Amino acid sequence: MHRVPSAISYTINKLEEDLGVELFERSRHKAELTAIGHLVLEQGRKILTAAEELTTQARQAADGWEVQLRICIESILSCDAIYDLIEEFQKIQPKTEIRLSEK
Amino acid sequence: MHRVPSAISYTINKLEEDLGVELFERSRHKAELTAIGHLVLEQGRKILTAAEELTTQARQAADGWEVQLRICIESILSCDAIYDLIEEFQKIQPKTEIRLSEK
DNA sequence: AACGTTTACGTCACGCGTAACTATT
DNA sequence: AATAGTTACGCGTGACGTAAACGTT
Repeated sequence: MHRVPSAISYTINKLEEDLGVELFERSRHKAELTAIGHLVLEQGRKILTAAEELTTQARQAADGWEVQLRICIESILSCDAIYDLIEEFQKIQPKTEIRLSEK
Repeated sequence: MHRVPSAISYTINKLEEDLGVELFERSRHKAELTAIGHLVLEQGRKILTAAEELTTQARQAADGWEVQLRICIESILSCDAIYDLIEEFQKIQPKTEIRLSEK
């Protein structure tokens, strides 16, 4: 997955052209991200992460497991049993996200 | 942007293969989305929307406008002037999202 | 027969790497 | 001289459309 400089240059130029937006400040020697460049980078990373999470979620679900497990308990009292259960569950299915909320 | 059936078939197959997940139930004549297929479709749409929003945000920002404008006002009293201002602002820059919060 | 989908195949564009070049420190 | 970036160029592959085949209703 290592990309050679010219490939990066090409990709950046194309992206800038497609967007019609300057992503890098090239007045100096070392090119630096513009303000918009930072915006695109940050948000772009979030989008990529979301995409990656989606693929892992899809694959997990294909294995027959739910993606999330939302547990809502009424009382704060005697949660110990539940914590134990969660612990046990995580051992056999560590990939499933558990969201625990009280009240 | 219209894609021919075979192109769609190709794309779907590749996606399923890359994910290692069945997205369509093909036992019947008309192919139908599996449960995971629905998940991928819904989440995928969200991701695409986010990507599109990012490009419009980038282009807007390039035009010299902030993407969001967050206004926080102290008192609930006499907000009318602000509402008028917002109304005026929206006329000249309808693309900028305004988030108004009180207290 | 009509519809929905897949398979086979040829084509073209796009993204990449190699290599050479330019400019800044 | 070394570093950072771009430009020129050729190549491979991957996504597409055309066309044909297949299976279901």
